[in-house]
Amino acid sequence: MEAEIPKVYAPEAIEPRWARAWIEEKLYRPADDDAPGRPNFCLTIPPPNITGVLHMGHMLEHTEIDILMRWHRMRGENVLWLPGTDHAAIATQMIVERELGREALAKRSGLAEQVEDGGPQSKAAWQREGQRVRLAMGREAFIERCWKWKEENGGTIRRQMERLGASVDWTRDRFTMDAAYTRAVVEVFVRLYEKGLIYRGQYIVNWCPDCGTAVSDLEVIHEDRPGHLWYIRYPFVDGSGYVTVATTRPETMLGDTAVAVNPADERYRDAVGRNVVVPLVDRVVPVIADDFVDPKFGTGAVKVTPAHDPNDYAIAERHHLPRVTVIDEHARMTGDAGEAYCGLDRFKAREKVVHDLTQRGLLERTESYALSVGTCQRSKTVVEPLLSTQWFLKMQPLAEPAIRVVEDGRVRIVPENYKKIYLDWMYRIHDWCISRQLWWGHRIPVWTCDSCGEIIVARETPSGCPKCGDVAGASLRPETDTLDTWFSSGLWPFATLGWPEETLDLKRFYPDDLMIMGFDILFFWGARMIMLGLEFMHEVPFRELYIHALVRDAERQKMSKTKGNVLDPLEVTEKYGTDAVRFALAISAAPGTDIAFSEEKVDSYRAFANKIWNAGRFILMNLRKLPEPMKDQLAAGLEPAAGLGFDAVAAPERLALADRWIFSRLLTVTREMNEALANFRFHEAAYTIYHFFWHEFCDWYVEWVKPEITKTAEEDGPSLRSGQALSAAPDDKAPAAWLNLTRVFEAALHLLHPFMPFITEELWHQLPHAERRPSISLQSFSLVSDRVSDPVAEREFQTLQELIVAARNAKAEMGLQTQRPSAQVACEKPHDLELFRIHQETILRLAGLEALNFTSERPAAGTPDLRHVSASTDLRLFHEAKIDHHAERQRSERDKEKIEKALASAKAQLENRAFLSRAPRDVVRGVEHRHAELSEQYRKVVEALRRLGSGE
RNA sequence: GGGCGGUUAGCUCAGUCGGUUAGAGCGUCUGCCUUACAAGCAGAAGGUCAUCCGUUCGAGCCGGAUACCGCCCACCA
Repeated sequence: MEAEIPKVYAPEAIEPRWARAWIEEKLYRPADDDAPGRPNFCLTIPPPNITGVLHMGHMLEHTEIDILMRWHRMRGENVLWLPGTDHAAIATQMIVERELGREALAKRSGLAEQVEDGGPQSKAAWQREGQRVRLAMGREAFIERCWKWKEENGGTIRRQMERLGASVDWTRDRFTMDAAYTRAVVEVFVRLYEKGLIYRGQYIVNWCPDCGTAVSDLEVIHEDRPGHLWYIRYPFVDGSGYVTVATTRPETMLGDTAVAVNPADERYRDAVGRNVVVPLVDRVVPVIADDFVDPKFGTGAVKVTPAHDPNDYAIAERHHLPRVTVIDEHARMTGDAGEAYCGLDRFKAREKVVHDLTQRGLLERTESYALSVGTCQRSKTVVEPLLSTQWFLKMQPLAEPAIRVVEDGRVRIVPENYKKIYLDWMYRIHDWCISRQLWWGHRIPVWTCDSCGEIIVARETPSGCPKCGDVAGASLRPETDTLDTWFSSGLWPFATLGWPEETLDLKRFYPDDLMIMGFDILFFWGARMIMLGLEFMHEVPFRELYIHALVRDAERQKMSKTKGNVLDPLEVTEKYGTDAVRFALAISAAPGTDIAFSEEKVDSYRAFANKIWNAGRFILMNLRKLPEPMKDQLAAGLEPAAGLGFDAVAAPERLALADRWIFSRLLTVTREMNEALANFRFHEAAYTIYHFFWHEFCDWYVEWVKPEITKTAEEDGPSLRSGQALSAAPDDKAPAAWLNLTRVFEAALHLLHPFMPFITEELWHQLPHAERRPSISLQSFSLVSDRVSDPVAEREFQTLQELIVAARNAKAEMGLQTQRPSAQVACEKPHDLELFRIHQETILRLAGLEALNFTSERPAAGTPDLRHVSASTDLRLFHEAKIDHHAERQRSERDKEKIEKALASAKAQLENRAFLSRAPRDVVRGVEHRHAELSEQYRKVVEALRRLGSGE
């Protein structure tokens, strides 16, 4: 006797085992060669950062991808889901620096390894210290340290993905700093440079003083913060009054080289061309006229600080103004800011400037003002616009083809509203600052010759300067900057497949059929992949781009550490099982709508997993009792190769009604799921199978066939070979009820598998298969053929369901739930009446009735305890319990009201000539039918009320 | 300053082509430990589809306006 199957599903006992097995068997490595009629389907993972810990967003993304990958695989496609990680330049460098700083501080303070985490302040201190340590240890050692960190911590993501059951091909795991990948990055840089698309220049860039690097526009997050507008007087040199300017950043005035007004502004007509003195630094600067200035804002006069504001920089260009840098890369004031301010932090300097101006009587007034400040995405520090020499990529020429492919649908973006957002951004694209003053990352492949100043861009370290002939290469100074992380990830779809080599993988799997990402990286990554894919592969990087939703908490708040509302996927997974979490995410994932996620939700889908488990338990426990020959027959019946499958259903008369019904429903469900998944409607597909499995398969089908199943299992071998259960079997040997139940169950497991891979794999393996096959995930998604469609069976089964539900209902309403009353079915339709007769036993059992009698004559309206079942059918319960006239009357009153309302609206429609002439015929017929039915119901309820009223 | 989205049951959300009586999960209430499952089963209650106007024979759905909430983009000091 085998061990008892546990009553409660315990995912922790099953999931890790399968996760391991899938990897060990390299189950998700695609076939090495192409077969005719078997398309390849490829998706390259959005590479998580090595610093990342999997959060709910990843879990959603990976769940959605995995569902689709498994679905495609089960539809017979050769699927490659290529995994990998991103080196995450800034993030990794910051973490390693912080670690170094913490160690150093611990050592210095003599506390050995123990420096307490005192919150953000200590983190900032560690960071600063770490930067010092980094500079002291040097580039090589620091990078080595980063690699070490990656070796030790970079595996987190992989472990989490394994736990999730992500069906990736780990044999193709990639990292953006792999040697081969780095070659691709260098190749791309060199080619873009040679094409004239990469240039170096001095411009105002977003500078993060904490990260010590320039960042791109996209990495700056604008926030509205309360601030002030200070009105400052700039006296004319000749002492004849002053011009008042308004500014939100008074400290930058130390770098002013002009005051600008609008040329059309009458107020300043005379001022233009005269000179004013910049207070505190006593610099003499001109008043100039420029269209940029909005006369309606502030005083209509604006201070011009070319080195610290992009607009002012542009003005300075137009007017040939000098640029004075007063803030350095550490956000401290420079010597040019004047002795009094030199070395001060920019915010301290602001206070002092305001103070000093007040003392000199030059601060006219101060207003409250909400200003938008740019902060660094990574460090949250206020970004400083700084004049700096950086490398840029020209975007216009790359953007044009990338616009075209989205406009013409060669890249289909779903949901479609993101298409417009993408295009709007692309139309207004700016050049991209691709250089970073970081050490961890791809070093820009450029050398400068100190002898002649020549700039050499090359794939390999040059041996000498080609211009001045410095053969030894001694005077060649390598570029110290590295590339923006997103530059390298922009090559992801082709670099991971071996580009620039013409590999077989590249040929077979580029472009991706699908890409899935969050909206937050559409521009960072999605747009750049499209541009670079087109540039280097002359083909889009992916044909479809699905933008998934954001996972929020139960109150629809963004999950964030500071709010403390973060749900750790691993924790939730441990608690409820991976399948439950996956299903909870999938059934919540309606395209374009953020997901309100909570443990409660997961809990309810854990219940679903338990339900599946117990359905399996029921089947498997009974199955064990079957005699061996029958098990073999069953196994043969489940074997698709046996030529049975569901095509055996070709002779519907050999199936019971319930079988025909469930097969037909199964077909509909399969079709609906295919349709939903093809359109990323995960919630719909998940709900469809959920409802089918629980409320059709379990609640109706299993309950319906239960006696045959348990009876067959309990009886002995020979007697199994007789009776109805056997004769309907396709091969006249295996009991049909068993075969069909097992088949439907198996088919349902297949449909569930993309959503709940673990429990389905486990149960599927326990079914009696004749041949050993490695995994349900390599089986067909759909086992049903189109031939099982059976509208007649669906209609008949529904008729039976209606009667059973009506009987249960009546029992509950009459307080007879604990009893088994007898009942009479009155039905005008001979066909239905016959149906009821045939299934009498089942009706009695499922409705909880003692006996049934049948009549074709409808009872008089108003007969007590009469229940309306359908237009043609009524039901009467016979019972001893006293009728609660009051309750009955109340119920009837409620019914009457409802019917009256519906009747009135149907009547109004039918009296509306416009409706009759313009509405489609079947709609009109529907209303007519409904009207007739309602009238009949109305008559009955009125009669019932009359009787109840007088019967007391 | 532009652009986008949302408002449906106590809560969280579905609702594709405009068509009969607007659905689900959770929660609530009633009755059941019925030999797969109490993480279950059988029932019930609960809605002016934010508001107004329009289009239409017919509107939760289409158009317009309003209110509230949210998001994205943008170099207005």
